[in-house]
Amino acid sequence: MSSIKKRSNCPISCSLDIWGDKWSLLIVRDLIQLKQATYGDLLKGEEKIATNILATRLQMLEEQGIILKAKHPDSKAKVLYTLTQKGIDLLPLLIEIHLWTEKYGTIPEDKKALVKEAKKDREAFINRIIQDLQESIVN
Amino acid sequence: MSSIKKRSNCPISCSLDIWGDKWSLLIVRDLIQLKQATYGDLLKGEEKIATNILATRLQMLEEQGIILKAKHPDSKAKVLYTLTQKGIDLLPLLIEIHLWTEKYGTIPEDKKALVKEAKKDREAFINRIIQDLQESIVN
DNA sequence: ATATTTGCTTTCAAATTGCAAGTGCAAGTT
DNA sequence: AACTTGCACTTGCAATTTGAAAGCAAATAT
Repeated sequence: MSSIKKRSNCPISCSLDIWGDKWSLLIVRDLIQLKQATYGDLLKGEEKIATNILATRLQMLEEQGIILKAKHPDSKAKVLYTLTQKGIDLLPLLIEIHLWTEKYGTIPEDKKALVKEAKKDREAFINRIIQDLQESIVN
Repeated sequence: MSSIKKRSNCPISCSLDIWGDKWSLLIVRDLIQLKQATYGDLLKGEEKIATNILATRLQMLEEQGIILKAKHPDSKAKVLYTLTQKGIDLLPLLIEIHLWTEKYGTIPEDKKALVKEAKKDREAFINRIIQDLQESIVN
């Protein structure tokens, strides 16, 4: 339906065409933290995304193969959103964002430990979290 | 003037509040490549940014301490835009974007060598480019 | 059977974008 | 001195996107 139009072939530009907005990466962030979430879970995020925006973002992220819709094991009324490998692989990007913010902005107290760990051994940190997420994918 | 309103204290959210749009990171990309550019240079980018958007983005990026306006040595009519250290430090982010695109999208022929180099020794690659940019800062 | 929850869709005002057309200034040309 | 050119924006305006709220059908809970 709303397939994306590329402005150029530049990798940055193409990536921004996909998730270059104020919300998409926040959804990815939430799915990294929660591993899986319902529509309602994602609405509860602290940035208070509007329901229509969430709906269109979820559509486009699924279209782009970044997230996956699955049936909730407990209830037919619920939908579970999870990351694909393509979505999981956005983690290094999110970590770089944290490192940049740590240098030039402020990191909330409860995330300082994580950032410290990521700085200490970036590779190990990324691998650990990715491993963790991949396990929950294989359901 | 147009100071940014934070949606939350999350580092991702705060970062997106600053450069979470389709254009800001493209300007940073161009300044990394060109080291310094005039308004006209930036307009010539292949994505064809509109002049009003360029003007407001430059304002905001300067406001956020990511770029710097300097006088052109040749002409008083010209302005040179350069990155600050804060702007230069967005480079690792841009590299991660390239790596993600390499895995899931397509990299234009002329950039494949750079991506390969970045993959081979990320740290060295980043340091080399940053060093290079820092030299042009000290004017 | 009725009420509530869930995952959206619709509506609509407000903000942002994109395009075309200026504007003001400095340097060079005639 | 007037005239053109190039540069860095600014303005105006239509089109798109966003955000807040309300609506809705299907699935559960009571």
